Amino acid sequence: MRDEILAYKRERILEEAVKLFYERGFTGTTLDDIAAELGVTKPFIYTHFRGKVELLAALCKPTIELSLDAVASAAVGPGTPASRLRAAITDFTKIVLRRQANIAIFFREEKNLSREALAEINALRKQFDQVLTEMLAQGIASGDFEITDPSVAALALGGMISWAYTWYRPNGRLSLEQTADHMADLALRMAGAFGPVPA
Amino acid sequence: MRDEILAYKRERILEEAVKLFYERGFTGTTLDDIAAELGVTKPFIYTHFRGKVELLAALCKPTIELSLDAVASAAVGPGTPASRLRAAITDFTKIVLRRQANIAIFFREEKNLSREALAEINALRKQFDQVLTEMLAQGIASGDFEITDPSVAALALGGMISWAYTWYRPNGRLSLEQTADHMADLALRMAGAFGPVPA
DNA sequence: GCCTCAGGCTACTCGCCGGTAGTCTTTCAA
DNA sequence: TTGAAAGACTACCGGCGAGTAGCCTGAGGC
Repeated sequence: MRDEILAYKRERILEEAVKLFYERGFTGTTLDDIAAELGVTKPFIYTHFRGKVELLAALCKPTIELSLDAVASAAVGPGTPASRLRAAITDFTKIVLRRQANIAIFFREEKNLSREALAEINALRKQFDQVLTEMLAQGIASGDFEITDPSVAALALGGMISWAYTWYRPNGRLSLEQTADHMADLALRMAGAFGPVPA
Repeated sequence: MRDEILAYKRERILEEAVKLFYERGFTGTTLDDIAAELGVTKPFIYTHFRGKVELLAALCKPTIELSLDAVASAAVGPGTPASRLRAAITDFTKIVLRRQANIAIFFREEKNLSREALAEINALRKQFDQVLTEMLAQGIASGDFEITDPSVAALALGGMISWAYTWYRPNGRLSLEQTADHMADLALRMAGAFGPVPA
């Protein structure tokens, strides 16, 4: 019970921090701002986090982990290379869109992370690219995909999706699911998953 | 002559600012740092720029303008929709890679721009997306492309390329030109420029 | 009723950095 | 040779915000 309340307080702090960092930027937000939004004072935050920079890491890392998990699960899932890629892309897109603010904060505020936290996260990102590259390579080997350079294609795919944090609007023309489907269609086409390209 | 020297000084300041903002972030760089790197002092910078924020805008805006110009020129150029798209993508990719630092700074430090500068730049970005969307729409109309939603495809394309600022390394495996060609190949495939997709 | 302690707050410090006022030097024209 | 102005520097200010020391309060056990 006590631990649950502690965890809840942590969550609320992070929630408000995400909102403000997203709107005003990391350096544009003071700990007093976050505290005020929560109806508490700054020292309250210090009982749950070591400092502002730790807050930032606590926002970023789980979201990157989630992204990696999504593609890693899809990679070992059932189905054809094409259906696995579709699953990976839709799942990843949904995470990017649901965690839009966290993703945006990470890419904007990378330079404000501690050396260690950044190293950890970059290791995850590297894995992410490797898993995606490997998925594409398998599809090439099985003849399902046609791609010249799977590493570059993985980076292009990753970028196409990640970038959605800059333009997606929760109440815009397309729903989250529609957007994810579109992305998967584009991704499969990019992978040449619809048969060989005519000369 | 006097004006040339003035312009040169401005350029040097911007050059050093780009380097430091890229490496350490906008708030992680002080004007004293920039001045020290140039072998001058802070007031020197103030004789050429109104302040730190103006420096930032002066770094970002021309690069975005260049990007817009590249696709806008390609859009009205000669050739088929496919060859025009290829030209647009390769030219845009080259700008992103050559101006990697400026692009990175813009996307990271958006929140530090003045309201006015940001509005101007965002107007350019909107135009960029419109031009790209229109190029795709023309290709659809002429039967050269096959795309469900040209707006989304334009955003996906723009993202795929822009993202390269996060991973491209000037002395990496692929040269700038090779990377641009890869991107164009992927883009054309995404646009369905190689004939209809089999059922 | 008193003691304890957890949890939060008040009230500070301190360093940093953007921006500026005013001075010094160098150059050039008359 | 001097006056003036451009151009850069020295030396400063002032605010801001991360982080902290120490106090206060209220709840629960005895």
